[in-house]
Amino acid sequence: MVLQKRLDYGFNGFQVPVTPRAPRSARRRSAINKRVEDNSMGAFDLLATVAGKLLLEGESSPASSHTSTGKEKCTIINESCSLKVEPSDQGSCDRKFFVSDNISQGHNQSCSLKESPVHQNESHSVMTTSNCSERFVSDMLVGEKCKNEIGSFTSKIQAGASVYRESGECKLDGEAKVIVKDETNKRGKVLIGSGADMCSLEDPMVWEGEPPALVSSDSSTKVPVCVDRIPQKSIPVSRDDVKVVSRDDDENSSGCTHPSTTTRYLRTAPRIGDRRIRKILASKYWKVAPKLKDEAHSNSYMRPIYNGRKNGYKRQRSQMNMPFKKRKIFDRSTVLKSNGGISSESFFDSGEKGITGNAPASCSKMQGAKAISSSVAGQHSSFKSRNSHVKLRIKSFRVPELFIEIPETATVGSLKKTVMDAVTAVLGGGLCVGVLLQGKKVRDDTKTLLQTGISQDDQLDSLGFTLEPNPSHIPTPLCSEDSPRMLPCDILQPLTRYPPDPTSETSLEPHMAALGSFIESDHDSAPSPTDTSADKSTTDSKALVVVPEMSAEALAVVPGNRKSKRFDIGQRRIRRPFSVSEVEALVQAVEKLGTGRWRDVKIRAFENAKHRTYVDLKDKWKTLVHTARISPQQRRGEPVPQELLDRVLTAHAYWSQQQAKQQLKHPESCVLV
DNA sequence: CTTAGGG
DNA sequence: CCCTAAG
Repeated sequence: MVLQKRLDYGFNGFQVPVTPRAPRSARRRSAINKRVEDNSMGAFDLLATVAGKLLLEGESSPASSHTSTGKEKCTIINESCSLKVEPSDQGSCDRKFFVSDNISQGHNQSCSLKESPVHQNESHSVMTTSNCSERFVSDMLVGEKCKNEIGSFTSKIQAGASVYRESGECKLDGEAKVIVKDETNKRGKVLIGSGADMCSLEDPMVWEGEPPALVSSDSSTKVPVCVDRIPQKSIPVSRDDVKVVSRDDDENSSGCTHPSTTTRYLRTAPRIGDRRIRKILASKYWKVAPKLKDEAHSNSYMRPIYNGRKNGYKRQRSQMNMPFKKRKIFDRSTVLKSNGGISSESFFDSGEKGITGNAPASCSKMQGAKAISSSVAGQHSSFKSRNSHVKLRIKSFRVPELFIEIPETATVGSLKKTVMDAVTAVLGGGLCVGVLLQGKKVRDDTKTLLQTGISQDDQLDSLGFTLEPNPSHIPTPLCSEDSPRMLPCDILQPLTRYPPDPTSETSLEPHMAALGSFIESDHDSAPSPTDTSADKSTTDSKALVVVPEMSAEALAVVPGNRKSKRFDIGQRRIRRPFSVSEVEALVQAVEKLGTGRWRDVKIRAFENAKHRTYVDLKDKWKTLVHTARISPQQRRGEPVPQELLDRVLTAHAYWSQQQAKQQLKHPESCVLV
């Protein structure tokens, strides 16, 4: 029973700076450039480059924030509740992004759409020019096709001359540049300036391959076609809504026992510990797909998947020992600076009726909103540099719609954090990058930029990138020893869907009512492993829960990874001393289950303490035993009641004996109790 | 993925 | 807490 009133916020999308945080030296410009080897690279390489960029941005980030205390650099605007994710310039801020109001974005505002609660399950696409002078809103097909495109967001990309103006252009937003060599095309279209005053000198289109079926001038027709071509199953999820309930206090985490608001995603398998996720994400190297001759004829939108997950666990610090192969890959995604400039413009407008871009989210309750992230494409200008590189600058990406539910009594700080978590979860999770050319999705990753026409000056105008929920849940193409296998998105596993059941909001309750488990935060009054009180879950003001959406279309899109994985990347977990109550629970569980069944212990007593993995419990037991054996004077930290330590020794002795007995009886078989 | 142990 | 070998 939820006693607290909640405020629901539906965020259709966030504009996310591509480069949340550039090196100090480069931060001023906030631009990051990427250089891609040559023109022969396949489209996938381009994707990997772009996507890799995104991931890389987050990896070096010092982790953050579980214990964030709402100091995030965020601001909330009253009326529209429009939030914007922006790169954080604050040195002390660990985060890459921060949420702030988007109201001030004048140019964006002009593009915003009015809210329209109705037809929320329809998806639309909006195309705008940088100055928003144009706006195309076209209804996209509703239904299957529509779903496919849902959740994707497009970045606006513009290629421009190296002479782009730094002023007035790239202020807050980070930018990413993609530089691709293009040996053949010398003809150039130069885009000067940015935003409203950008202009370009066009060249006649010259297609090497098949010309695009669309006319770039008319966006209204572009989009539908684009959608049309999206494989039905490529994006199994129709929305990115996430309902998050956060604690109503700001969580000035006392010590480490109050992990603070944490987002919990349905898709999460209880058994999967943070650790694994973190590890997977830790491997931030995007492997650029090798030439895939075999797949050359495939039309499918390909994406790489990898076999060995173990390889993906490699952490940053392991890089030095990384095989050359890996390092090479890593190097390849290394960000290079470029003096070349380009202009682009951020895209913020969303096609979503109602919840949109700027004034979006509206403070209104978005209950059951079927908001669907719309795909946004932008106008692009291009420029061909002499060195035959195609230079692109991606100013920003939009994050798919988020759905947040938070208690009325929550503090602004916690709201910020909640949003932050949701956003970072999306960012940190698996995202696919899609390439749009002339509004058409380029699915054949094996084609070269040249072949697809991406390297064509004219085409650069209509080149766009989209970030889409990764259908595979796999934290996107990460480093792997094995060569990536390319598989069409179509056959990838769809994300777990939320039950269509409108009452599903309560379906999560069971998760919260674990046997005397610790709910995310530990309290001194923590329950003993035996008192199974379901009441605890009812108090959802304590923990974060992702509440499923009502509509059948409402699907969990937030990439499987919970909370801000990105920040965890490469980061050692924060130390969280076990509280006495936790020790109590541990001891009790071990007394019952014995040593050697840590997973069971975890499930039994720490089911909801997500930060405690069974390995942690095992380690803790180990230290407990050690602690119990040493003199009280030598012990450190919060003193553990001698009574508990005695039980530890007793239990340890008992189970050790049991184990020994089993060994004698069945030396071969495993120990079962 | 789990365990078990060393670091 | 991390990392890894083993199963």
